[in-house]
Amino acid sequence: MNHKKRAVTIQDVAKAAGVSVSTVSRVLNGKIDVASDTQDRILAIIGDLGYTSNLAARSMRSYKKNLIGLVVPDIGFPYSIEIMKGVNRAIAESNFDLLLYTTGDIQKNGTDLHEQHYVSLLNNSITDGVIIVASAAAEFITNAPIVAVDPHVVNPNYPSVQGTNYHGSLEVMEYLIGQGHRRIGFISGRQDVGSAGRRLKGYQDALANAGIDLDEGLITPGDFTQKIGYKYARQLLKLSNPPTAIFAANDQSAIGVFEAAEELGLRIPEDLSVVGFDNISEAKYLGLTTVDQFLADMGYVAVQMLIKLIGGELLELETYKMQTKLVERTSCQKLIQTAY
Amino acid sequence: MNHKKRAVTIQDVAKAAGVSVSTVSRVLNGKIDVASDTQDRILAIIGDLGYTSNLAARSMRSYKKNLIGLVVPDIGFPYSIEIMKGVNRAIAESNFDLLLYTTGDIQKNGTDLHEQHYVSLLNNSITDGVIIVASAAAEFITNAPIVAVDPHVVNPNYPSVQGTNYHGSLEVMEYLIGQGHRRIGFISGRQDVGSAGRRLKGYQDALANAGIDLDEGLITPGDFTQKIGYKYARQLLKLSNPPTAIFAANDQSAIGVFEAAEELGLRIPEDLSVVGFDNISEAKYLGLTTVDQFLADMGYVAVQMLIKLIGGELLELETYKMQTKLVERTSCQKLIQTAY
DNA sequence: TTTTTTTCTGAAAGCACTTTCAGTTTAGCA
DNA sequence: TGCTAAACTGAAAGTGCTTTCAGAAAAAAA
Repeated sequence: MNHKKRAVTIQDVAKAAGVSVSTVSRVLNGKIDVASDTQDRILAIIGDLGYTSNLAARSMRSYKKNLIGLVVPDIGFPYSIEIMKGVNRAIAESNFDLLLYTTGDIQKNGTDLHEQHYVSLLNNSITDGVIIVASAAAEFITNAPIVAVDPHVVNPNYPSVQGTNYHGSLEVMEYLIGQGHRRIGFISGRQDVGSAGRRLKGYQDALANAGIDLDEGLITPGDFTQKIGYKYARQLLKLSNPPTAIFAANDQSAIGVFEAAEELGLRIPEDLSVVGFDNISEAKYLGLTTVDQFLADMGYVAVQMLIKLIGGELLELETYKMQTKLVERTSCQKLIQTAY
Repeated sequence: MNHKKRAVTIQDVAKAAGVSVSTVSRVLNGKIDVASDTQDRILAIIGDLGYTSNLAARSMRSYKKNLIGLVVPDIGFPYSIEIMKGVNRAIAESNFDLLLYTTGDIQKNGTDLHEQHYVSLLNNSITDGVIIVASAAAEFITNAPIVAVDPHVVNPNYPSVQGTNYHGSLEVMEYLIGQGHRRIGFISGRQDVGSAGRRLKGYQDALANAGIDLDEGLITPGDFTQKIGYKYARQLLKLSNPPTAIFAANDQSAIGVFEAAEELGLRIPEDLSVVGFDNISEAKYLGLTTVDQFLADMGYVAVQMLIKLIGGELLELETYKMQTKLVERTSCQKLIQTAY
């Protein structure tokens, strides 16, 4: 009852066609040396029987699987979705198929071990290579190539596509400072994530460059979620001397800032300027000024790099730097000098 | 050079531990009858060697794979993304992993054949069951269970989760008519998609119920994309006697309507009321009144149904009807009677 | 101590396929 | 017609694993 009909195998096809398995396999793989009429006959029978080759068995024998693995922490995040869009586009243009792997529970267990596990699981089995998003590991043991998108470590042991996080953060701060803001709040990203650290560094350095004293009280923790963004935005805005602008480490936190501002009756940008990071699709609708990381393009490039590696080619660049760009919308405003 | 190191296999582990492969396999699968110290020793060696079992080889022998396949037309669509979110949540709560399959090229080739192909590919190989989104086929040949989300056919041969498209459409129309709208434009969905047809039927029937003559000129084709929504919205709005409201078959088309309205200098809702369908995340930001299909919940429920089937249980309901709900936002307004 | 039971282990078959190797036809050419 | 090359096909080995079967060692019972 449990496994209903047995799947139709290559043997069934062979028997029906009156040839040997090897012959069927040959027409399946487009190999030479099989008479065109036998070929047609076999193809017809395959159609009739509705045969599909067993992925498992096939990948066991042959090295070429035409399958790329994608390991993503959580497909629900806008961040992941953006990257997936780019990956999808590159896949569509290639002759590879996509195998997305997720356990959906990064929150629960530390990622590191699992990443390694999934990468080997896929690469040692059914994929020709894998793309890993936001990986924490500095090294991977795998016998097929991998490419990382936005890894936590700056100089990983594997090829990667990275955004210019430090630069982007610097640019945001120069923009804000240029608008006259002096008290700028910063809502951090997840501590264990490399890019979050680089954005914080950019914040600090820009302040120093402009000769503004760093007020530690304006830097809050964070974890890239809207909820926590909201929480710390409230905290910042309730300060006796609140910031005139808030720079959130990503767009989702920035959305949390919007929420807190609205609740406290503050208008954006009149009473508070807000900047995010990532440029997820929601940002456009909110008029959120943010830094475009070109996440989709990062996914796209990663697939192209991986396909090269699978083909045995060498990469010109081991780490591809995707240039960030400040996207000005309506969430920021020149600071009107108030009398002190 | 191409396949660097050979992956570490169960044999390597066995050799290192000085036992036979079968023993290693037994500890791997948590079977009884292996001395606890041998067990510990083997486990340690597995850790040292970084062994991961070969998915392909494993799924060839055993029926239980703890893997669920998800076949999605295009992961870039907000529609797909919503469903994926729900699937992801259900997966996280289960002890299954997700294998997302997409070729990314539904546009190019008719979907039907490919769907069948992917479903068998997955189900005859590495997955315990698959969920297929927006499937066109009425029947599937597969030896593992499948569950469809929003299939094109109303009464498919397989279990499915469906929205109440007709009902939702009716509700929209009653709402619009209740606001005094008489000339209501309809931008259709893709013709080959069942739910699109049901929404159109709802549109027509609601008009008939209200005793309003159907003006065929107010019904345009469509394909669920923003671009085509824009195109036909323009066409509708340039009519000598344009509609006062437009009901788009999905939110993305509705966004196209917004675009067209803005371009023609029409304010929403003052000059034009707009309703969509789906309630994708963008809808909230646009203030788009729409019908919530609870796509994420549909994905969630589908996974739960599938897991039951995999476990050999029977379903109470072969087709789960997810009740739609009108979400009122700010894109509609009572029609102010203009003098004719 | 002998017999029975329990615990533990390994050999080998089988899963569905690809690929190598060798063998049989058929065609090409003198 | 005979000989060589090309075209075609099948048997069988091998891929990494699980599982059955049976046998050995240890523990328990007699």
